[in-house]
Amino acid sequence: MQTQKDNIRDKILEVARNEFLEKGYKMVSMRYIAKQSEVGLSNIYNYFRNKDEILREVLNPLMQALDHIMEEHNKPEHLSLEVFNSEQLLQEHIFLFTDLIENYKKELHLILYNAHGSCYENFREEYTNHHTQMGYEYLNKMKEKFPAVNIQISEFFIHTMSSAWLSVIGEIVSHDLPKPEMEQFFGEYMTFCTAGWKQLMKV
Amino acid sequence: MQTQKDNIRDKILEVARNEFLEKGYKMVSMRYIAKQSEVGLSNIYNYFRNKDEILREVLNPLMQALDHIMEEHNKPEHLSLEVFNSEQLLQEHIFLFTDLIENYKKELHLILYNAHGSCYENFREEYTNHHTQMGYEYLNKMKEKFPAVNIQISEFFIHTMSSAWLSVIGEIVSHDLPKPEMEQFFGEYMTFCTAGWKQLMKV
Amino acid sequence: MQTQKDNIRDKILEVARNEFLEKGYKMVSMRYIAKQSEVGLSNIYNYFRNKDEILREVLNPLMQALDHIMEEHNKPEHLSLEVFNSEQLLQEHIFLFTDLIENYKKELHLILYNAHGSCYENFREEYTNHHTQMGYEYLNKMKEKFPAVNIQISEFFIHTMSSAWLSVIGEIVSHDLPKPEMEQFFGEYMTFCTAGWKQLMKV
Amino acid sequence: MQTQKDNIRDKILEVARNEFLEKGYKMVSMRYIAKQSEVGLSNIYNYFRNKDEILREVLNPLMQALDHIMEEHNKPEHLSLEVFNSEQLLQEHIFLFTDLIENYKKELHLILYNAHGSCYENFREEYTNHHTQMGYEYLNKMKEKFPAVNIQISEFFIHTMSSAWLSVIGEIVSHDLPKPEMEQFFGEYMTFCTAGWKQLMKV
DNA sequence: TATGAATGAGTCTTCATTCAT
DNA sequence: CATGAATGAAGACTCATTCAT
Repeated sequence: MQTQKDNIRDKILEVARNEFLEKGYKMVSMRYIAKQSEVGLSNIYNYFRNKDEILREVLNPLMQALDHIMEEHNKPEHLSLEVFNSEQLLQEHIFLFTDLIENYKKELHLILYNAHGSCYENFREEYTNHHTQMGYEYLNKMKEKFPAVNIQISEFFIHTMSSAWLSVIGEIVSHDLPKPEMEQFFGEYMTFCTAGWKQLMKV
Repeated sequence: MQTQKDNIRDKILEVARNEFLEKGYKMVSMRYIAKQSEVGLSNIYNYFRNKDEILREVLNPLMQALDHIMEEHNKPEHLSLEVFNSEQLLQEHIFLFTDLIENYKKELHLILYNAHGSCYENFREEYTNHHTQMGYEYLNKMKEKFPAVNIQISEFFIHTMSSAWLSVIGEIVSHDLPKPEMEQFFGEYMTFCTAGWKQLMKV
Repeated sequence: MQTQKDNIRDKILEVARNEFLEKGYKMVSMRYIAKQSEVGLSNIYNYFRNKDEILREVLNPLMQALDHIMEEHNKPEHLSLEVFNSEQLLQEHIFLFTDLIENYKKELHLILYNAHGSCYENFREEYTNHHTQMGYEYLNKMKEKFPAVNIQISEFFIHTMSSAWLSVIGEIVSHDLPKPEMEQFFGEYMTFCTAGWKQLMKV
Repeated sequence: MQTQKDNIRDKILEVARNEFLEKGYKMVSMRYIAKQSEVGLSNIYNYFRNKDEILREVLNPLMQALDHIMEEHNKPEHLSLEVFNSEQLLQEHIFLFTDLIENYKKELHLILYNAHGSCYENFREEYTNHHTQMGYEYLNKMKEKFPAVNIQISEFFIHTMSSAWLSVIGEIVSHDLPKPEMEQFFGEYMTFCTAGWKQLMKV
């Protein structure tokens, strides 16, 4: 017998992941997950409290990776900017997310587009807020170090940039953009944004 | 007591609009709309063919406004660029959308965030594609007029900018941004994007 | 204005007849009849007590024609058989029904196949019973006149022949059999049945 | 208290069978079946995909029996007619159907009279066509073997005989005819039809 | 007469979750 | 651990009929 004890849990998760991704959280019923994973419907509840928990488990690796990125960004050494360069923030960001996208394409698509009805249905908004706050703090740090810099930028603009960034991620995973195109795109994106930020910050 | 025809129709529409906005198309049941608008459930079907039609009716003014914007953009005089200026496209765009947002805040929020399960569930994607195509054509027109311009820009980048633009709209209506803040923001946004495009197009 | 007062009633009836025929009594809603006949839904109830009454009205001519046939059959002169001939009963029957079919093709189809849910849903059964009784009486009359005739025929057989006769009618109207084919068929049918009856009655 | 699986399934089927028979497929609601079989409405859907499937299950044995009869008829040995006798076809037919009726009285009634709205609503027509085709082929085989035989018989006549045959079946099951009466009847029926066919085929 | 609005019970079906074994 | 059975509320939508004007 190939499938043993804990494999059941994994099978459920795998099926759920694929089905959630394809059809969206709301459109996949527990019945269907049970059938696809060849597990008794009610048995699922021995492994997961409820449907939502399955999604949480499915998205757990992604969430941890996102937390990891956050931590990286908040490390003090990243804040000591020896040379002022708005490019740096972007560069880092992009670098961190390139891997993320590579590893969690499916999960990202799921959480960005198909989590309606779950506990992650507001993920986009929440993450954008988080991201905005980080950007805001970064700007302030910058101002401290380089007082000449203009940071008379509305919080909403930063918020919007954060939101747009999620859109970018979303589009990449949506279109399953191959790595070369992705890198070309990120080049363009960086050129675009760096010029934009420099202009805004009047550097 | 028989209420005048249009009162009830409007009441249903208003209730639906608010409820759809708040909870999303899928999560609002006909039963609930009926209860909320104090109309017999089956009576709703004397006014609307089905749930989807209510949404369509709610979003009809917005859709027409969007069509109007499209037409404006496709008018030939908009394509004859006397002075090369990537700012122009943006300026126009923003100008057209400022009104749109002012008039259709709720509807925009509804179609962008809460139309899952309805005939508009792919609106974001469809509109983005439309927008992308328009941007692409614009670039080619530019190249014809000003051969020095660089248009070696991936289609995906344009697509992403279109998507990001919808995110911007979404954030504005989401946060119910007051007009002054909106105008400040658009100033920043234009500064940012203009610098970005100029850099990319190597002008 | 072409359509006046009583034409409304007729229009409703015409629409109902066609729709009932095409889709069956149950599948045609009052709403639809109203829409098709360009009459307000509730106005229909000024002309007809209910849906069933519309059907009754539609089928009224047919029912009267059937009654007429009955009467013809019960006239005493038809019972005085100068020459014994089982062909005679059939001949008459067929003759009477040929016209009926010609005039009430649609109505016959309706009452035989599409009256489910109406007051005529048991028409087939009821008419068969009637027909059976007539056949039975005829046989007895025969026996009185020609004691040599065998009438040791189960009532059920007569019943079945009556039922089969309705099937025949049903098939003819179902297939909209043109008159020449109909006459050929009736020829075959008579040959077949006459031989059958003669054999059974041991004449 | 948990009843054994099959008990409930069977109970639902039995209730459905009886109710369908009595009131017709369309007029029996799932709610009613649930109430009658003392099963939660939604629980029914743990046993059957939908209403139609219940009917299919109910009629499954009958359908298989009918298929079986078809196969019997198509066996080559049945086509080699050693002695010409139109009686043979009938005899066989009747023999096969006697059992069928005995075993599937209720189901036959259901499919013939009360399947409106289900996947079997055209059964009568479909079976008649099938039957007609079989009859037609039989006649041709006859002609090959016995060229003297007249087969200038309209297809419609055969069709009608097939239809009438279903009527006969219908009447038998409708009246719940006891076996002795049934056998007497079939005797009469055979006498009648044999004489008829012989006359028609000019033998 | 004519109408649009209203009614209320009805249709089949789906869902996530829990129960009893 | 595992299961099939059970639950109860909810989903959109339809219907013949009646009401008020």
